[in-house]
Amino acid sequence: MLMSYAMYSGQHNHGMDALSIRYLGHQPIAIKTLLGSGKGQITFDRVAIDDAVRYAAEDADVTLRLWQAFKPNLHRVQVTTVYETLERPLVPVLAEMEMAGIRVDGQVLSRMSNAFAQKMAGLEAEIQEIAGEPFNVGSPKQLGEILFDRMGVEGGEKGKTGAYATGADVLEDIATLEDVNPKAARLAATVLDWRQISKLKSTYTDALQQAINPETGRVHTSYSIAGANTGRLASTDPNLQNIPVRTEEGRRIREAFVAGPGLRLVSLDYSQIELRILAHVADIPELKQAFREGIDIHALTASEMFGVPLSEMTPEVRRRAKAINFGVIYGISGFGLARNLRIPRAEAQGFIDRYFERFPGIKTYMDATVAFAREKGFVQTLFGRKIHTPEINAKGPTAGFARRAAINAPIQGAAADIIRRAMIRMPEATRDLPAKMLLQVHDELLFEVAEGETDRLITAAKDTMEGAAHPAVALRVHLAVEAGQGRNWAEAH
DNA sequence: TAGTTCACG
DNA sequence: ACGTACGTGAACTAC
Repeated sequence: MLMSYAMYSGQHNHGMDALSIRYLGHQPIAIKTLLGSGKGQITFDRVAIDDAVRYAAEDADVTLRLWQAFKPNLHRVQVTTVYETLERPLVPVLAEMEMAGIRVDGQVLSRMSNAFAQKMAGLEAEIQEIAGEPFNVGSPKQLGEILFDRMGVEGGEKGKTGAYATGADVLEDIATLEDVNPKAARLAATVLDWRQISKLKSTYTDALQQAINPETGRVHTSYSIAGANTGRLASTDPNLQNIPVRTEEGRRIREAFVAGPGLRLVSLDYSQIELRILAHVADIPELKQAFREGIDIHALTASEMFGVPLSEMTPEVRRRAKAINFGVIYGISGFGLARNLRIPRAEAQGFIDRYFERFPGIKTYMDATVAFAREKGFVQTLFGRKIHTPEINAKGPTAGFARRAAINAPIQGAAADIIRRAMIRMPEATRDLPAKMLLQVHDELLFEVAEGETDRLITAAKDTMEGAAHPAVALRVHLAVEAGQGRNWAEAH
């Protein structure tokens, strides 16, 4: 059995300790007393066996006693079915995935780290040259002072700490000022390049090398089954749910995630699952029809909103509609859409108004969801998962956050429920296949399978994913799953 | 340890 | 008038 980093460092049961104190009136043995802390800290495999036994036995005992304490509550708040169908059976599935791990080629990562280091050194020299003085490029505070105080860029906004904001959106704006402030524009553009490489190196190519288990040659993440409020999983130590994919340079990191000898990686991901869920729960005829007919959903939205025939759709109009579709899922606001599309707020609000005019059922659904949350203090997914909304009746800016979260939760949560159902059925659905499920990335499952069995795996896993809502929920929209395969994750995607 | 930034869906 | 896209985790700086 593999020992996770969380176990080594004793970070896995702080939540349980608090529950034990609160509900059982019992302070469990603190892991710190066994491992020590600071320089002399040891790992769990070095703990004296008697101490380890006492600790582990108490851990199991507290778990049982907490279960006994909580079981009546499950029934009282009507989440027994959710617990028994979406939570408990997922635990062994996640355990298998964590133990399986995924093979990562450390040499590939090492070569990339070296290349990144060279590139960063060059960019750093360029940055110091433009700035006219040496400074820590990784310090947003120092960068802000140089751009806004020394180089005279206007419109700097300071955050809570009094430092100028220098996030990517700010730097991108400055980078367009070639005519007004060419030096600052070049500096901002170069820092953006440096930041991207720096991120890839520190968070991925460097950190992942450290995460390779020397015994397995594989990286073993930990999944939190209760990590996210909406029912999504969370992945930690390392997080394998945020491996780069959006940029070409970032995507190459996925080339280091490889299949074992004689094996292939297969990736299956739900296509537009959240918009499909929205089409179902809000019961929008046009959206349901578009999914039924396999029409490009963003193009359809654009066509409906802007009156452009599908045959005359342009990429720019489609891009706007896509941002609106995403915005709707997130509990759209004029401000947020304006910022995302970089258009005036009034214009963004106009888009939203037109969207709701064209799809009145969406507005009705959103209002009903918020009203439900206000009255009950929670919202629910199609599968009965409850997401609590304690701030929904708050005043001030908090109200806006709570409102948007309440709108998003049933949609994001239902998608999470569906992929959980697929994962729970997957061992049975693939029992005759030499395949292992390795990773879940919210709407994607990644498998490792014997060469020559990829087609059979894709058929079985795809069917399982596409049928995962049934029979609990009769979705009025079909679910579509796209599949890919390759020697590494970049190829498989 | 808080704040900032940025990687993903 | 205010301040906002939803959900996460990790690295880094600066206090």
